[in-house]
Amino acid sequence: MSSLVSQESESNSRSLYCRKEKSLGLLCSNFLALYNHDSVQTIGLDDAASKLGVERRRIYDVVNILESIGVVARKGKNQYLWKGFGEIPKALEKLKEEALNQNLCFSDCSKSLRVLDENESAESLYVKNEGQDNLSESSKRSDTKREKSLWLITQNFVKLFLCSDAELITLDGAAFALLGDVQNSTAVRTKVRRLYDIANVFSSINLIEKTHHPESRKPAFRWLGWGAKLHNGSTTALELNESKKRTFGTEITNHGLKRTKTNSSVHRKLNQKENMAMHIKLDSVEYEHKMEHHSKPSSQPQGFAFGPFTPAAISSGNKNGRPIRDWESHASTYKPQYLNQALSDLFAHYMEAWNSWCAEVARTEEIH
DNA sequence: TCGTCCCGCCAGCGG
DNA sequence: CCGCTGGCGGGACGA
Repeated sequence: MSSLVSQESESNSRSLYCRKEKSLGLLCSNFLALYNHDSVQTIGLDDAASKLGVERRRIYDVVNILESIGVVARKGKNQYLWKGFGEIPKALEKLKEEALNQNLCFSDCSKSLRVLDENESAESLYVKNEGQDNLSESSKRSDTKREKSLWLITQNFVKLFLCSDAELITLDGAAFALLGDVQNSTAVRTKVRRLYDIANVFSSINLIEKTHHPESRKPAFRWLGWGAKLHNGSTTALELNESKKRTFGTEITNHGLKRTKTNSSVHRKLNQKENMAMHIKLDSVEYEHKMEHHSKPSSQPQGFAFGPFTPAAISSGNKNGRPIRDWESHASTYKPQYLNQALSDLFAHYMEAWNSWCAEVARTEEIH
């Protein structure tokens, strides 16, 4: 024993491992803060990994998910292109259209406040695909790999929201829907794990929001969408994005501080069960997602205007000099007259995030 | 206790 | 063979 005990011996007592600080969602936020600038063209994975202080593996997670909604696009080995949030509406539209063509059917299309959970999705709500027969060109066996990719799972998850009438979706429900059937609990569990990851980054982008279903108490997610309106006053995900930054810019290294592994000792199971049976392939590929021409409207489209929070002000020491205080007072004074429940929830979340961020900033400034 | 999900092993694959 | 990718699930964390 004693092989790898905690090597963080007292030198840095203040910095204990904190799971939340290492969440994918947070990493995603930081990633965006780092690259969401007009000047950014390409993103180097190594660069991102080192700047964000995480292992490269994690960057893949973030990037794969973001790629699904057009925010970034693979350029080549180790390189991604920054496309921007402006791509999201287009990506979503395309996904929706795609979903419709695929004839995804969530057999029940009625009430609005329904929860897509395992009970019903198991039979009636499962996603089916009409033209699943001839995949023609690529009848490779290794297609299963693609089916399980984060990229595809993410897109299908989005399609679920876009096409289902269910207002709230449970991860279990989504997992069942994406799998088609529930003959294998292991598969479901794995799928759910992935969905947690996706949900986290989507939450950090405010594409979805986590809540609890009124009755069942079960945690579920609500689609917030990417409010394409942009009318001033309307709260969109865009405005919320930069709200919950945490100590960023000072030193965001997460290295070291690993969670204390029980006692490690390598014991990998080599569980090579190949139980995957029926795959209701939601997507039948044919959308060689690779390098879609993605006509970039202009050099740096982003026709959107950030709300009170511009990323520039947050990440690299607000260069635009706009005093944050103004916004702060404004934010704490402004009371929208939202009657809509979803919006007011959103606003509450927004305020909370804003406040915590302010506290964070204050704390950081103190040190300097 | 149990829902959440970090972490990193290692299989695939392209060069 | 090497380095990049990223599927996968054990098990740690935190409510």
